[in-house]
Amino acid sequence: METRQKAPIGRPRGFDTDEALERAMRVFWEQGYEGASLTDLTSAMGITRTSMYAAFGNKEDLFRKALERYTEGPASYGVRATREPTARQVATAFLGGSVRASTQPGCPAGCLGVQGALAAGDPGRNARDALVTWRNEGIALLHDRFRRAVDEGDLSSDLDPGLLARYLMTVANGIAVQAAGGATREDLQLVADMALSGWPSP
Amino acid sequence: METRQKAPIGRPRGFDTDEALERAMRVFWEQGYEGASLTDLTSAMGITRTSMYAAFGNKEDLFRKALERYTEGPASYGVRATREPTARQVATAFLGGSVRASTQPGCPAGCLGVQGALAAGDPGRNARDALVTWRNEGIALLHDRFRRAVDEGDLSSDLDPGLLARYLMTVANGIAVQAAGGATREDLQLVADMALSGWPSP
DNA sequence: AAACATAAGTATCGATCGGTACTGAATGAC
DNA sequence: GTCATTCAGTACCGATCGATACTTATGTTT
Repeated sequence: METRQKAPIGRPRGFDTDEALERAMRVFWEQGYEGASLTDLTSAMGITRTSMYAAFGNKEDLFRKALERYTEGPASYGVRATREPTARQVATAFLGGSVRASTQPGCPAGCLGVQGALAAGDPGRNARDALVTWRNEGIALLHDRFRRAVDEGDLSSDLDPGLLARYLMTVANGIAVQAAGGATREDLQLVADMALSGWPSP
Repeated sequence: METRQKAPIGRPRGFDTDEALERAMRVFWEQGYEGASLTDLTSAMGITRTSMYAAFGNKEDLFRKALERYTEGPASYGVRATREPTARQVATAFLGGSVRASTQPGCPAGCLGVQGALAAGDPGRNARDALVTWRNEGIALLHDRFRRAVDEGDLSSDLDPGLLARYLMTVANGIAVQAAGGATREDLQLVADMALSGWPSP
């Protein structure tokens, strides 16, 4: 049985979905889920409401897809950090990546995973919960990595890998809040360095 | 000339403004500025829209007054911490207070000064800016205190009091984000302890 | 008592919210 | 060509947004 690969029937889409999603992501990043209206979103995406609903579902689905794109784009420093050879290098890369992503020129200040929907009314509850899950997944990723570090003898077995993971995420979240308030990359890198000065030595 | 002290002319107010403001503060704290509708607010306050506008101005004014009340209430640990005798004790009290305030049973999780309006659309810009200012004032308070600690020889003059202040605020902000996501008081106190382990000794 | 001042309640304002029929345009299958 | 299928645009939906006239109620002052 051959599966037809290309040339779907019907009128072809007149815009680039990736490009549109990228722009939607930035609007959510800058204004938050509740602060971003469909008018804001679609005008930034360069498409009509109808096209948005056809291509992405609804506002909530669009937000989820924007968050996925954010994870694989601006927030990709997270998984990348876990590939560093030692726990200390993981921590350093994670906080450094967080500082850079939160203060990237040309992008909104802060972190979509924090300011996208930290507190919300009823209509934004699902978006808020999605971000809670997102942040917890980040902690889980670091937790797994530090458990491995303990197994490998890279971290003392006295240490709690879960605490180390939560500590890093907490500092990264704080960095995002400060960045959203206008703190500079230099300021925040110094903060990150200081946060790492408490890291357990070898 | 005698100034009449009591019994203002006209029909007396039928509700307690402090009580109403307290309830409004909690709604903003839980749902954020944009997520809190006037219906949410006034029904929690137990008054009508008209009474709210007469007593507080408008939604933005109400938010500012709720923030003031928050500063003097749940967030009063801030100024209290600066009265501790040593810089280390200030830092310990500040982070400990932040953990307790962000995980206070019977209150919304997190911090109004963070989740009240971290990112917003046009209508919430002023609220967002008010919180940026609020957080910066917190940093300034700590900054002044640590400058004094340097003067008093309590902190080495090699250290940057501004950095120490921003570091503490950053960690406190991260704690607030984590609390908003459901992290427990115990978890966050351990995080705070770890953040303090990097504090410059004597 | 009458006159006056303020609060509370009702009913609503125009604007905007997220979401959707409905209509015409553009393509592939036949 | 003709038909089927999908996309794009207009115009609009009911609901809700923050905010306000306007009326009624409840006090003090005289």
